Amino acid sequence: MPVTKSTKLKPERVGTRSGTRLPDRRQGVTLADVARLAEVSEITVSRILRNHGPAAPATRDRVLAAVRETGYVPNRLAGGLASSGSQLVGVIVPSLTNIVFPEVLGGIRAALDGSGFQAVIGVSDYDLVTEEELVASLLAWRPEAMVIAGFDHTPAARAMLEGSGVRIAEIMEIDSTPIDLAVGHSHFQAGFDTGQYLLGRGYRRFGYVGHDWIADRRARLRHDGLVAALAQAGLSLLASQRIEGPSSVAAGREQLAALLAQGPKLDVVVFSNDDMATGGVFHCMATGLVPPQDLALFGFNGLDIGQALPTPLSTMRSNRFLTGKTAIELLLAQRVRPSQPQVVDTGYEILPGATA
Amino acid sequence: MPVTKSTKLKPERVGTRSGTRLPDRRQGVTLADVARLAEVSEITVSRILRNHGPAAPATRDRVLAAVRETGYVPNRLAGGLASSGSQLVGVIVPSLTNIVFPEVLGGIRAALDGSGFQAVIGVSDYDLVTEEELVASLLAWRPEAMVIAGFDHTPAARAMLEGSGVRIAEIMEIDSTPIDLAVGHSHFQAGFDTGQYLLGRGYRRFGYVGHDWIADRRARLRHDGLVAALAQAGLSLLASQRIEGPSSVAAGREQLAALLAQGPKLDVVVFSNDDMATGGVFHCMATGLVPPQDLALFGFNGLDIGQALPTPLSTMRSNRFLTGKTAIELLLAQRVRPSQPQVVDTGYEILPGATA
DNA sequence: CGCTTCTATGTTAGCGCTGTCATAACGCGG
DNA sequence: CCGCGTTATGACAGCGCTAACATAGAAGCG
Repeated sequence: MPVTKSTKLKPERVGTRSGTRLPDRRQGVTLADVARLAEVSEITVSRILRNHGPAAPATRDRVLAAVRETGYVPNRLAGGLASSGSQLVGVIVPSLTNIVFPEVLGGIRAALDGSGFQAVIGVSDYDLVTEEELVASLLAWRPEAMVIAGFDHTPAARAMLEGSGVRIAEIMEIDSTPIDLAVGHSHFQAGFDTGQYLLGRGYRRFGYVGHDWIADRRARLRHDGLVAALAQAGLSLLASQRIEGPSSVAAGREQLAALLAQGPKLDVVVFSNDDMATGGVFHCMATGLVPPQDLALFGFNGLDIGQALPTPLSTMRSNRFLTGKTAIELLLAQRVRPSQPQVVDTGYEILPGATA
Repeated sequence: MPVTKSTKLKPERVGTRSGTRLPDRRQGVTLADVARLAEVSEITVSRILRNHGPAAPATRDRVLAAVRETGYVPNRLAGGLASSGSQLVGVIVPSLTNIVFPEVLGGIRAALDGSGFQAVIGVSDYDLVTEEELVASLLAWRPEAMVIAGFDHTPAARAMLEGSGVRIAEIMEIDSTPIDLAVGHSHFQAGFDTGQYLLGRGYRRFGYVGHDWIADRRARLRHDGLVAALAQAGLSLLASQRIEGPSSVAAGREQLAALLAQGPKLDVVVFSNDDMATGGVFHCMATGLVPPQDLALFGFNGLDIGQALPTPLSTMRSNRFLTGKTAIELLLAQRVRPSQPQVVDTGYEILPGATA
């Protein structure tokens, strides 16, 4: 009878029921297979592959040859489980089609490069419930750190993040107190500075074109900052126009047309971001308005597209790449949460451009 | 004595060496903790959480309450290892800053939505060696399927992909034979069709503005298709200009200027994509050229920005979202590789626009 | 030459979960 | 009231890997 005894490791592989799991197991090569071929123990193979602990050159060569011969690919599920360290960083952003988020991811990747860590990206679509699901789902991979855009989370999501014990960076804004670490800049202040800058340039008759405030809370903060700067000078917005959907060049174009149709004579229009402002520039081009003489335009973000326009867009450049990079660097440098939440300002700068 | 029985499972936890691993283990709640609190076995909790197998309503409630109370988050590393199924799909794209890739990812996410699967994204930066590393790294997570942009891989990467046994979709192009599945459209044909379309509109004096062919092989295929169409009509490109770097609006603007400075009188310029073509439109605006009368411009991709221009860009629209979505749907519908590689054409269409 | 100190490798015991095979309890028809 | 099919639950044995603790041999040293 082939019902031997099922002892030690896995003699049944062939014994009990002629390869019980072989048919469906496409997995194939494991550490044990490599070890057998190289005639060493599994742990030796493991150590050599991770450059961990000493190893005789001869053994190392034998093992590496066996790895190559078998086409062994380590199983990180097993590795992570055994070492309780997944080498994973969870990242949650609201969108990938708004170019600022891929840019942040670029910074994250740059900082992760060579660290052995891998980013797992979740996209929330500006939806807090989706975000909560993503938090749960990413936490289930036992990441070593987590990066999430913004401060707005459902109570459940916040509880999970806090309770997870992993380091958390909330990025893109610093206008609230973070759970652990915030990296970004103040959108309120950016809006305020925009107002002051434009007032300094002599503009007095302000209009505003924006997009969805519920989803994009940061756009709203910039608006509020702008309004505050105007109020301080005894002024207010003469006209304002906002769509419910996401920002886009087409929306900016339409909304500026709608804003101008409202009537009040304006000398400057501030847009919620560069996409919208670029649309505004297009509207001016199509209708023969020449910025900044006929109408000044101001954006936010410092996107390439705005700078490549025939008349470069006047805007504020934020440091998306730096934000992502800094967040990861700080997270990995200190693996336990500090007692006090930390805030890092990656700043912004005015790009004068030629539209305001 | 509170040392009741706690036996069976892991009595040494407290016995042998007073919590050997407890201090450093921030992990916290495990299935066992939930099971203990709900007074059932671990497997029962596991089954209930996965809706797998029968469960008495009372037990289910007790378990769910315990989960809530403890804040339990399942460990997918352990789950994946035990069930040899990670519920992961690996995705490798060359870039995130070129908007077409986030759009593909959007399709992938849409198809994955509700399936319980999660995408792990790698970005190769148009570098095949980086891509190879990503293949190894993603395969180590034992994904159930893999999506990768393009057909160009190092031999090692190809071997890993083939040997892994998982289903592979090579997306964005269909001009070569895939390992398993290809989803996208023919870039050569798109270029050819562009040529035919423009010839049909009466253009005869063609110029070309492009970007990095080594990294972006698909742009080159479109160029080759265009040249083939011209050759068939006894024509050829009168002038051509190309940068080594990635495409951008600014680059398109500069390169069109350089192209026109070359001398030959042109009546149409074909660009490697819409970013470049938008830059071309900007150059015309800045220099007073009015498309299409003074110079016709043609792009590729059908991006929003091109359509929002004062004169909408004439271009070809490809279906990035559909490509991503289709790839995942086909991959998940059939979990074993078909004997024959399969090719799915997601097509493209001409957007007449107003610049050609 | 006995003893410490490396260096190279192995043994053992899980990591936290799930597949598989029991087992218990409950109808229910004959 | 026996046997049988359900339904609900549990025991057990790993998944593939690695931390922690041996162990064995080779130096190093007074």
